[in-house]
Amino acid sequence: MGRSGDLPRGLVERFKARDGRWPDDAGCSMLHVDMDAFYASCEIRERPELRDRPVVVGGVGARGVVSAANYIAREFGVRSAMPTGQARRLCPHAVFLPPSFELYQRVSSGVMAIFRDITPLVEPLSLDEAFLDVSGALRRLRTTPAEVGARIRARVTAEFGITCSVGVAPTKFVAKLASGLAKPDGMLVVPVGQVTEFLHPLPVSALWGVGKKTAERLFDVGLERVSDVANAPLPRLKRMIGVALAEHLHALANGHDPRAVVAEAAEKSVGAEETFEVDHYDRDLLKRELLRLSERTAATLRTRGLRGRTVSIKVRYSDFSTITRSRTLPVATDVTREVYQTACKLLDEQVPHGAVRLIGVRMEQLGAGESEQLLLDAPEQGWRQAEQAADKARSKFGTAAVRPAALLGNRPERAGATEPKPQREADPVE
DNA sequence: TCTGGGGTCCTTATTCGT
DNA sequence: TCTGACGAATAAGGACCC
Repeated sequence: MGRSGDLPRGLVERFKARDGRWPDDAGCSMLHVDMDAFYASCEIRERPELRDRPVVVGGVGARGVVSAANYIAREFGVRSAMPTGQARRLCPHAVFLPPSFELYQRVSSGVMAIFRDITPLVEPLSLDEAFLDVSGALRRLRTTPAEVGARIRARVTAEFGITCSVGVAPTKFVAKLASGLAKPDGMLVVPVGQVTEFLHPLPVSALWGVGKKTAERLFDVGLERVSDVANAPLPRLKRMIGVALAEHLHALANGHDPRAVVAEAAEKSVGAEETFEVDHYDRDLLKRELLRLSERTAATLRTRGLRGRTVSIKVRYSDFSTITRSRTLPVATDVTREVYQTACKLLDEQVPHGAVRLIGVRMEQLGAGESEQLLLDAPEQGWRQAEQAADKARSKFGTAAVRPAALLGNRPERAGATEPKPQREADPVE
């Protein structure tokens, strides 16, 4: 979602079906499938009475932002990433819902299963979109890419009652742009011979990797369209925006994108963060939040059979300035206690006092857990086993079933009020 | 208008071992 | 023993994506 709105609509007609016939799709084995207003569509599927109303999904608190809005809400100017308060002003009669990720996860798994029915070469990018390499499937099913796209769209709607859009093209980047331009509930086919024709009129912001900042820099030197970037001398581009980005954009702008579909990408980091309803100065309170976030992060590592070596914390102050501090451990871990203690040290030793609006914990340098260092981290084995038992209890009886003692009671930031300080900062996991 | 939460990747600086 | 060059690892920040 998001950036396709900037793109010239008139361009798309020639890549749609005309009189039931699609443009030439020979060699277009890359499909990008993108659910339309996914979170909102999932909510409406559960509550059909919302179908004709504007629906906005996102944080409903004072500092929430919009995650998804259905097309009725978009007519009022509501967009994703917009502060919820602003969305309320634009569309006061909309239904505002907090996200229910378990629901989206469930629908997403079902939709991805449809894709995998067609080809094993499926690369999910998020809950609501994926690339499919259908070159093998074409031979097996004796069909064409456009036909596969149409079949997927029909199945998703029939089985899940939501719509999706599909881009069919020779490369990932072009397929993704095409699905964006096909929205909502449409499909575009960009023939091999017409990639340049398709790309060049688009604004530079359409290029993958060009956000607000880079678009401004390109604009400042007169590069406004993809064709401008394609024709710009590469050395000049490198000086302006750096070697890697310049090479990447120059290639994309000229229709080159050799990236293959990667069905199983290893995760690089796992983390959790939280924005408070009101800013907090109190270090004890920040530490209790670090414990909660460490617990979430380590539990994620344990469920996925991973361990991380680098603990990183993030602190955002009231003026939105953000710092990160990290420490690499001698041995990778998935133990809450170790993550939490390292996070606290980083907070104590390296984070200046101030009004904090967000705090986060992340684990990096991930690797598979198990076996390798049973001897090295023997003292931690007991903690790990205890935490694994707690994980089990939680999955059986709910997240509230087992919590560190320090987390019992109200969540201060949810209450939005000052709460009594703990008598003393004892190590809360002990 | 006032900015979420989950991530990835890139750049730059610093440190450390050889 | 001192010094410099170099590469790898680490750390921090920023831009970007959905």
